[in-house]
Amino acid sequence: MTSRPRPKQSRKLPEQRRAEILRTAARIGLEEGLERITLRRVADALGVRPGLISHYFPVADHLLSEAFAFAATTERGSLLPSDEEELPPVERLARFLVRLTDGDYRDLSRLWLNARHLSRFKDTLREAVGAQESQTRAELVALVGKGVRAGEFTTDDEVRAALHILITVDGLGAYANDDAPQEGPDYGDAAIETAEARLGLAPGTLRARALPARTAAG
Amino acid sequence: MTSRPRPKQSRKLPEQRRAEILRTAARIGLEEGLERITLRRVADALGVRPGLISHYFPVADHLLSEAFAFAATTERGSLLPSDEEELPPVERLARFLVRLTDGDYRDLSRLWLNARHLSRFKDTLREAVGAQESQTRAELVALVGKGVRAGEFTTDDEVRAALHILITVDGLGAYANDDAPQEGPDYGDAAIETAEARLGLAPGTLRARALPARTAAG
DNA sequence: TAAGTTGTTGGCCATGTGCCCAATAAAGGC
DNA sequence: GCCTTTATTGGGCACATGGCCAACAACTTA
Repeated sequence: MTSRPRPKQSRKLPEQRRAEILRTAARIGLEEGLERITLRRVADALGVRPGLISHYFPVADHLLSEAFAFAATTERGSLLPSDEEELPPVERLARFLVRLTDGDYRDLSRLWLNARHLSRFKDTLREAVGAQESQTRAELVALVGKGVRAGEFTTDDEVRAALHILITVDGLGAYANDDAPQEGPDYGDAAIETAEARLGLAPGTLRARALPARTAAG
Repeated sequence: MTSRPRPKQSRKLPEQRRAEILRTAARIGLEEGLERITLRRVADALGVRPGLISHYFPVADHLLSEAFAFAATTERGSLLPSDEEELPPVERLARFLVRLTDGDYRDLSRLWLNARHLSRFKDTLREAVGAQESQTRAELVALVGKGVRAGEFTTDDEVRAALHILITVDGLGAYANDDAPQEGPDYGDAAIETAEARLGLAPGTLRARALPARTAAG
């Protein structure tokens, strides 16, 4: 009856193991919070010993910041995918904002809230947050600029318009941990409306353009 | 040589001691972060033993949430004082937003960021955050409504306008822990501009009205 | 002045954290 | 085949946290 369910040690290639650790830590940070990314928690999730995590990330804070960067990058890619289809900027922006508003991105908002607060105490995380913010800003500024040049958006200041949209997104994200209020109006569409106002779009445009127009072909 | 610098015990009235603890905890939370509100940290600041803090707050999380509520209420009072002078709503709103933008309220933004994140894990804090949010919203909605009735503001939806201003404020607050960027534009006036746009005020009105008009009187 | 109430202390325990180090075992080079 | 490298383990240390509890002492009351 000597069942040998698993070998005592399963040795893996360093890069593979490191990536595995990073992926797991990112998931934990996203789902349970960045402060739950501990050596023991990550090790448990992978079925290894805590010392192994230390072996790949001698400084625990580095694992934390790298895991945040990984999670943020992945989620941003899901929210604002690369423009391979050459979609019209309105449509890309519409999908971005409508997904963020309606979709299941509460974990992402929580992650950003988490990271922005925790970066108060952890320097490397603060750098990672800054880098991710720069990246997001750059992508949105580029998108707005493209839309302006395409004649789809109208604004006197592309950068400020993009920043204003992001400020609204981050403002809504601040409430990600709130209990759902039984009374009182929510204003979940604030980012969408801000975008329409700042980019010279008619109210309702973004929601209408969020889904591919299949009415004719359907 | 028997110097008796301090009595071993300085017994205080319960309410007085409790208020002292709360005030100290609020200051620590505001300056150092809510997670620094520990039994030992508060006890050290007061020169007493940790057990005494437990005596007044048997559940440490209750001290945390009460300290946050205390700090948030105090700071809100400083930022948006009660309307004893019967100031015009434009002026009250102007002072509120300009103080928040220019003044030394970074600690306050950090506190809110801190509380909103930490409320993910701590139920009583989440309730306190919700209550403080309701209070702030109610006061701003009232202010906007007063301004509309006074003919100073123009909006089709007072509540949404107020909420939009707060969302912008909270969005800017999300960056409270960021390093000051050497390059790139900041958009610190976003809340002021949002308010002017949503309330039908000419750009620049709020900054102009923030200070008492002393030009005539010299 | 004596007794009682309770604010306050000192100490301990269980838990969780990052980090360090020697021992072990799996993989690759010769 | 052996030998070297290193991925992985197991154990431990120092520190911080919240909470519990008995003893002490300041103040009130009789």
